[in-house]
Amino acid sequence: MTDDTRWLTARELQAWMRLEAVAELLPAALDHQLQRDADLSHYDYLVLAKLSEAPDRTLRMSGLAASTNATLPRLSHVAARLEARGFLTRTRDEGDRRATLATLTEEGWRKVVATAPSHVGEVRRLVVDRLTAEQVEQLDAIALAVLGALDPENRLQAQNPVVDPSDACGNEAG
Amino acid sequence: MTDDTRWLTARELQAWMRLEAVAELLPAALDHQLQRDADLSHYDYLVLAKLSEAPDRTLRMSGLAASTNATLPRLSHVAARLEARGFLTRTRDEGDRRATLATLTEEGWRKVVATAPSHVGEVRRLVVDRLTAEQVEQLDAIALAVLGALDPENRLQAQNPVVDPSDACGNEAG
DNA sequence: ACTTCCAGGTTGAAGCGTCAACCATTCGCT
DNA sequence: AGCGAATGGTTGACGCTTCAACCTGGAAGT
Repeated sequence: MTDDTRWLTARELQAWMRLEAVAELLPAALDHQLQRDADLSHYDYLVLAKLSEAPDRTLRMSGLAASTNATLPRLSHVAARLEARGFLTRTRDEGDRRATLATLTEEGWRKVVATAPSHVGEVRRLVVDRLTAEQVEQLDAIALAVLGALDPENRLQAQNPVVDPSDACGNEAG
Repeated sequence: MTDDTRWLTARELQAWMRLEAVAELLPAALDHQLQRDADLSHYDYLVLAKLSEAPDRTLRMSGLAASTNATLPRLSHVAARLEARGFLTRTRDEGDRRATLATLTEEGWRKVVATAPSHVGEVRRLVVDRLTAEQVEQLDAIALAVLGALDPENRLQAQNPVVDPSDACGNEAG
């Protein structure tokens, strides 16, 4: 068995192992902070946050799944739990009756507003504040390049502008 | 409630959301490839790979857990499955009889050697080959900075040199 | 030696994600 | 109209990770 594999160079290997470590530890760290401070998983928070930015705080399940980088079954389970906790409601879309619309409740909105500051603080502490402005841009470019391979069809996220939840009390982001 | 939260700037937010997406999608992509081609999870492979690089292909469970960025219970469960499949064996350490030593079997070694090429190929396809040499170094520095926050005590990985499994057939990496 | 504490590991229950199967609705074609 | 395929979503079973509880063996103090 001849070996024509292109092995990684020492530098590539080191960078790769560190990325591997980050990809392993970062989600766990975010989960921990949110679980402790808000009884929410990182993904739960993402779902609520995306809804909070959407027009009428409403999104189709399929769109919400795409913009949170998740499969539909996963979102369906998560939405069921969040609905049971009163953070969102699901209704049939009367325009296309196959579709389900998820809407953030008032309580869900309050939850996001209350949770966002500590979450942003954690993101700063773990990532953003440890990098120079230049490194932030490098990271952006690198992540974009990798996403090109991970998400070839570009179904996922990337585009939507984001609202600052600090101007709380009833804005609509429309 | 006054708001003194330091929100992310637009550039920071974009870079963060992309990193978030990568951290979400990359592990799943690696799991898929390895599951399909070798019936191994990414973490299973990591465990076997680390053992394959160790002196005598043997490591203490606690050291193995640290070098794979995992908790001990997680490794314990994984090791039980891998042992049941014949890829490694666990024995008491006669030096410190609290400790357990995990040793890669000959079959486990063959598994790693057989699996490594396609895995490296996937790592190249998804990450390394999509970046310039400069970006690889940038990624290395960025990941190192973030790991400083994720792993303050530096218990984890980072140091060990790595052996190229292509020179297979019984080297000891010692 | 005896007690106390800590390190190393394992186990079982609980929670979450994945996959395959399934139902409902709409679209495309004739 | 009417049939078949594709889209949107939910459900249940299974596998993996986490957490807390537990057990054993070594270290430190007396």
